[in-house]
Amino acid sequence: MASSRTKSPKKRAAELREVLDYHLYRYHVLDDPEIADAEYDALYDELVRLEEANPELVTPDSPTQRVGAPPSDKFLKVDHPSPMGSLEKVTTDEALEKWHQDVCKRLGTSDVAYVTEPKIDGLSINLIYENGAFVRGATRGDGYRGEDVTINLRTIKAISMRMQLQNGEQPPPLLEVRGEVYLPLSGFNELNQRLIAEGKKPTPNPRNAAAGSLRQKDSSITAQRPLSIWIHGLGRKDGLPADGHWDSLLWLREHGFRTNPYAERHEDVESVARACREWERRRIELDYEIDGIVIKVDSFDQQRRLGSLHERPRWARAYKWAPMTAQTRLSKILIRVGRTGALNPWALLEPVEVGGVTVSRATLHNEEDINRKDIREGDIVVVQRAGDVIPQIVGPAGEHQPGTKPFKMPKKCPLCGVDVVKPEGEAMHRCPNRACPSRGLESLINWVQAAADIEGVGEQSVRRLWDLGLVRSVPELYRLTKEQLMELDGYAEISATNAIESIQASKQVPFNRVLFGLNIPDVGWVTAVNLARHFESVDRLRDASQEEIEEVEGIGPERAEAIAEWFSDKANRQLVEDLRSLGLRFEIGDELKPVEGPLTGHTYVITGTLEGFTRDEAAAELEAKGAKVLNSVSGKTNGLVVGEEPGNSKLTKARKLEVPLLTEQQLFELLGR
DNA sequence: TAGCCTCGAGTTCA
DNA sequence: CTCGAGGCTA
Repeated sequence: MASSRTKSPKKRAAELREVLDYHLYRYHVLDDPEIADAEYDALYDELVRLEEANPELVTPDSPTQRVGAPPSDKFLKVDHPSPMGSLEKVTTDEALEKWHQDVCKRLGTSDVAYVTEPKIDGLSINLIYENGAFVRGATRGDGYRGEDVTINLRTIKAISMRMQLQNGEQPPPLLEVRGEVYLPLSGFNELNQRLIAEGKKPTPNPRNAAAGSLRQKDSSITAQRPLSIWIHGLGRKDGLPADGHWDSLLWLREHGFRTNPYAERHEDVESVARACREWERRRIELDYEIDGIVIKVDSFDQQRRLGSLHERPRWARAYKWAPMTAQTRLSKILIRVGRTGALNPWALLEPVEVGGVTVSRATLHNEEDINRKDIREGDIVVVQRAGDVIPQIVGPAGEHQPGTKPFKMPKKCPLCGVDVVKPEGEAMHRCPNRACPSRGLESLINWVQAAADIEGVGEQSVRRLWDLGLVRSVPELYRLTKEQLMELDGYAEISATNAIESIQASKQVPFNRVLFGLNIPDVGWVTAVNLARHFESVDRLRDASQEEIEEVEGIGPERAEAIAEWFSDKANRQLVEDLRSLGLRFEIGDELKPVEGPLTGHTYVITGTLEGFTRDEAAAELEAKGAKVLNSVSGKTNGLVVGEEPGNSKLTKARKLEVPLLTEQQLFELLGR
């Protein structure tokens, strides 16, 4: 290297290309860089300068050519050297077993090994390497002819421009490798955020986004999209030092091709079935969408003997499960008024399978969000359940249906008819009517399932009690009799007795939970605890001035004003008195005394499922030692306790902020057990 | 005054 | 879990 100045520019350029290619391979294919980004940049800049000074040295496979080329008119159609088959699919374990039986019968042996790997929901691509250099890449097309998208493929850093060759190894004259180009979910989300910010329509799913990116006429646009690729096989297999698919994957990886790390070899079909089930559960862990598992007979010899039918190999199957995104009709946008008076639009959908569950409704947040995504009543929309369990509506699938109109929030509250308000600068519409039936009902539901957490009385029961006029407020709930409850379907002697008992028992819930259940604006779990500790009784809180309330931790002028205002309302004061005379607790008890312990001043976050105890129990034990347990990771977090199937966002944030990760074992030690 | 931290609120399905 | 917004701090 030190002698670079003495070398001819031509030799140095070739050397730089090779070194840069190698480091791109380390970074993008092996995910194991050898040099720092800055070092890479320095080498890259050197090559750029060299090529600028000597334009004749620029080769099409140079790393500098990955930034995209000027727009071209059209993609040429090209023939694939060998046809790209398609996969027969199976959707059940029974069909998988049946296929296995067929394979065994045809081969005359039950000694068959399989290779599985995630089936990426992307675009099938054929890459041609001549004498070790990438020369052309094309889409699958009809399997025989596809579109030449070489210039766009060059922008994808995970595609090697030249093979990695061992010392003295001769590259094959022609090599055809197959892969799936995809857009990572993180890149997809970023792209959509950008499109929305630019006032454009977001793309409905990562696959469409990847297809659109790859078919850009202007490859410099493609270069800005973080496309990647998984290589999963070869066109022709002759002349390679591998006699099975598994070995060929290892060979490919060694030679510079990015193969999927989750490929697995199985000795029997039961193990294959297990892998399919496991990945259906685990697929949300991946940063790309998969819609199944590809299963291949490992041995090339067995593959050859099995052959194909209509370009569909008998030696491979796609095990497909229900997709994570689906399209369905949005029949109606309905409004639910929350316990604070906020109007929440939600979508009534024609039921559709998404990721294994049937979805029939989804929240739409607010008017602005609906119109930004351009969602309309009557449209066919894309529904997804990515990463998280809760379904979201991504946007319309293609064009709007005829006769649909942009969504408008109603001018009047759908429940009480009072004019809706939307404060300047806020996202939510609100019903200002304190007596609006929705608020009473929703806060009653909140009392039953969150504040007092009453067993045996759920949301449905509360709604029916409300409709019958039996319970219209929390005090009325405590006056409910067994006989009244039995008027409801679903309550017989025993269940009614139990329900009444747990209602009465809930009078003992601590002061902070009562405060939370009162529905004071801006008072949630944490603020309720802080208020309870600071004032110790409802009387002192009620009589406190705004300034006095501001002294409480986490409360500033806005919240203090809202709280003081709530207590100045006559009806609210009456509610407190009613509940007090019913026997609810309005004074602090021992359980709220702040704990001093070895962990005082430390904060922890828990993610995933723990084995030894539930998350609540773990949190309680930590708090008993003086620690705080929060719900989101920040720079101040002392540790993230990681259980089984942890939440991805917490984990990545913790890694980024270098927050220590704790195993359950380490948590045990922390608790001194 | 910006940016981090934390809290509140609403949410789906089996 | 995610978003929005208030509170706090450098």
